[in-house]
Amino acid sequence: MHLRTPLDLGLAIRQQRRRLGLNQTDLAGRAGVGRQWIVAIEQGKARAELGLVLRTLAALDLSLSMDDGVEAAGSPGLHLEPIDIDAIVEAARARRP
Amino acid sequence: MHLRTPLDLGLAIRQQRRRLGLNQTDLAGRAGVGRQWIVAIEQGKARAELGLVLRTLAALDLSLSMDDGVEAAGSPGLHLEPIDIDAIVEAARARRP
DNA sequence: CTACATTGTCTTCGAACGACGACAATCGCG
DNA sequence: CGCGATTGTCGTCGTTCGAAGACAATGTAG
Repeated sequence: MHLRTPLDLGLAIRQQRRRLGLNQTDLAGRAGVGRQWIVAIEQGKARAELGLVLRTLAALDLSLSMDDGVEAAGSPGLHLEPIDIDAIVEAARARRP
Repeated sequence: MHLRTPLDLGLAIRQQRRRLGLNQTDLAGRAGVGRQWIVAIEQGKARAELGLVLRTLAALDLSLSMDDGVEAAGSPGLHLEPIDIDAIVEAARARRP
């Protein structure tokens, strides 16, 4: 998932939080921040403190990586990973009752 | 490049800045921040403002992406995200000659 | 080595932070 | 639908922010 804006980040945080079945208070406890901070960051708060952002990501088992924009723009096909359709179909079947 | 701490980020910013042949004043101008802010972020300032961080990365043609840490740990496949099978199959068909 | 360029550090000041408590609004389940 | 759970918003307060200017310390090229 590509991050361009604070709102991108906030939405990603919310998505992962819900995926993990946590509420905002749970996550706040894990990250060592106040609940209102979680509310604010999920809404795209641009002036949030970087260190707290990184801590919150760690609390959600998310990791950030950085890519040189030139590389990403320069190789249209070589960065696609082979797709294992069978494994994906199997996983999807396992998810459906 | 994996980012865990504000210092990781700051060192990455400095590295890219030097790679692009910019000094701190140049980068500050591009990112719309003061030079001292660049000094501080490069040294790993944890309380820096997220929005300014993202702007600085954009000024350096760097992009951030986020990965689910569980996937990154190399689990075999049962942690795949909820998936739109039809979209994946379509994309795979488009890839096959 | 010297001179210039670059980076690092300090001060000031109005704005905003994050934590905490509390109430309002919305959501989701039975 | 009702009700409890969750999210959103507001106010307060001590702390820190970032911009701007300026000087110190370090780096680099000739």
